[in-house]
Amino acid sequence: MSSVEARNRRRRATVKDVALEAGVSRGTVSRVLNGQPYVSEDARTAIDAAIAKVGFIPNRAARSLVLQRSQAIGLIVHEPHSLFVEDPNIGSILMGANAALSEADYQMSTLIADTPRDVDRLARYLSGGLIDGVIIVSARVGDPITEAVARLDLPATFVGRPRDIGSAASVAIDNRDSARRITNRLLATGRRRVGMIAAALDRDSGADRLAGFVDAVGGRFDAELVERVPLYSYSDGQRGMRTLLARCPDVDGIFASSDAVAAGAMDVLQSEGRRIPDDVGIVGFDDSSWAMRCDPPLSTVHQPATELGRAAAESVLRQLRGVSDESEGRQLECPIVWRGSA
Amino acid sequence: MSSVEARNRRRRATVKDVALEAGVSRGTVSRVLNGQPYVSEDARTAIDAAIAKVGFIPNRAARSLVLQRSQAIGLIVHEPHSLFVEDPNIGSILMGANAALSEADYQMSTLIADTPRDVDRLARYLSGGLIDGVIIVSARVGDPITEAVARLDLPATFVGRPRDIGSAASVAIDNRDSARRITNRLLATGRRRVGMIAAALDRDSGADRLAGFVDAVGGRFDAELVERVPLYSYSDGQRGMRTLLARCPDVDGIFASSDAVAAGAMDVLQSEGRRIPDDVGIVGFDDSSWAMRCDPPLSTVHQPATELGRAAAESVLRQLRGVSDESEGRQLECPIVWRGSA
DNA sequence: CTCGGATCTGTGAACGTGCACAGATCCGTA
DNA sequence: TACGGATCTGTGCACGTTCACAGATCCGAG
Repeated sequence: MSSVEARNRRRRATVKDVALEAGVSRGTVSRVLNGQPYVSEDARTAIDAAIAKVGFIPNRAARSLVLQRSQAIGLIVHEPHSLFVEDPNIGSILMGANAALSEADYQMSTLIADTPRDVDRLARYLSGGLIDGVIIVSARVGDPITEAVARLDLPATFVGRPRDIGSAASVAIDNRDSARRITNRLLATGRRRVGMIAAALDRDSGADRLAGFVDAVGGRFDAELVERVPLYSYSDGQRGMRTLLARCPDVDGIFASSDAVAAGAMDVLQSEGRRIPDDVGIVGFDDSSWAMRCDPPLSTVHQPATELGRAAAESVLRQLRGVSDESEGRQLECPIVWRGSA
Repeated sequence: MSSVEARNRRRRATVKDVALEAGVSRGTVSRVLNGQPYVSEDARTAIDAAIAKVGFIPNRAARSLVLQRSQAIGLIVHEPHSLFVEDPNIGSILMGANAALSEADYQMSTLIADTPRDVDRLARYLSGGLIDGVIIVSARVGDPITEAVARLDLPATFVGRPRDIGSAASVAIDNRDSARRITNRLLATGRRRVGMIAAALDRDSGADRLAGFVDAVGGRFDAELVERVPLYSYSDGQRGMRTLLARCPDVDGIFASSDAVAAGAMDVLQSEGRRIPDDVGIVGFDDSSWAMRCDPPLSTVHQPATELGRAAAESVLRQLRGVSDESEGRQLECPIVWRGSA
């Protein structure tokens, strides 16, 4: 009958079908599937042929159920809408993590948490046993996702290091030290009045970059030279620069919290007639696509985003294998890229 | 023994545990879990309490196995590295799709296919029964992922419409019509020598945008005024503009294949001393963050990226419910955003 | 020829859930 | 009281895989 036919057509081949086709038992098929020893050459070739013939593909749900693991790890991006779209690093982090996981034959599954509803569903999903571990990008302090992951004891590694994650594994850059180093470099060009456009102070990265700046200027610190803006954005860079320039017309050096901020600041400086780097030197942070687009090209701190993703993935894989969890968190070097803007 | 204790501590609560705790059977627990009728008020409250007490969370692998569905849909991004990082629309597509799926209580899982190895693993993953349907972003002609999805008969919807997908569902914009409309608008400002920097002609979107341009200029078409470049990028915009300007110094209007291309072209034009829009009018495509960043801000075609994601998600959900698959593909409107650059 | 180990194979149980079915209880009506 | 229907509950099987175990065969050494 046609309904039976339809059902047969739909029905996916199982190990049983392969066994029947090859004239052996399920156990033997399972052994060749998992590359185990103790299977005769005859059986092996018969089974390989049968697999090809019936078009067998293992059912991952059944496999996960019995093995209690899924060979998939989640990459959780917990960002409000706008940031996910604009963050210059996130794409590279994804690619780096994907590359490392791919080499270990793990499937990476990127999970987005945008609304509170997403967070709930995601927490349930993670508890469902379809994910062996997670990489968490840009968690915030007090983040409900962070709590959910802690409750289940999933292997997890954070990219970036919010202050409340305790001894969890993390891979991060040292924002403070990097900010200090590039500010020192800017100071070394002989500037006397170096200011900062400090963005995103509600995030650890933003606060740390400001702290590094303060470290570097040391005794010469002048609060007037720091302008605070909410976001790592081009337009906040413009706004910040206008205010700072009005307050301190004698400024001759700028450390911007991000490349986008620097680009905005540069445009304002140039339309006010300041020459870069002659009148004002400016440096940024990220080494994103903005940096090369500036004229002159921007000197900046290179964020090893691809490597961050890769290192985070490797950390999760180590935890999965039960090797040391290297609790205290790893920090990656951020080379300074010196171009023409300072 | 401590090992037993450890095992107990790890072991996740199951329906059986809940049933034991509540003093009922597995069947009754299952009924309340799935909101079925015919369960007494007493049993219901006892079970709710038991679920909370033992911290029960359903195992999704077991559920998928018996139900033959997973309540998860995959969003496949098949892009070489650089494009994923730079594509201005992809983030918005993700967010739009995620929002729609979230409302239907589906988990979205973004899957990246970068290397050929990724493609293989992804195809196996998709066959594994852990994914009920897929949204495919930026597939290419002859794409192996496209073939893999066709082989399994997973519900699938494409964002964008490669020519070889036959009657599969898709959600796309009309690149040709949009290009025609914005070119007409540019022509209507009184330009006599309107050229195009045509990027990515190996992609459908690139080829269609050129076709729309040709449609619009009609009889006035002059092949010299079209410069072809490989990528939708800022630097290809610069390169293309330099070549075009050298060949046709009298050009007074430019349609660039993308905003990034337009931005590159604008910088070259301005450093050659051409005033925008007085000497040369320029328009782009995408309405990405580049557009507002230009000075003057760029007139461009708005891509409804969020809506594309949402519509694709809804299409997959409809297929899952068995409703009409609306085979021929849907097209979304692209409003023209007129700013100062033309 | 017998024994023991290595090699190969099949069978049953388990993973955690949903569903069909059968059985039990309750209540209103004839 | 007896009956039929509605309501509620428990049990066994199925989903597709892996694994432990037991049984079968082979081969070389004593």
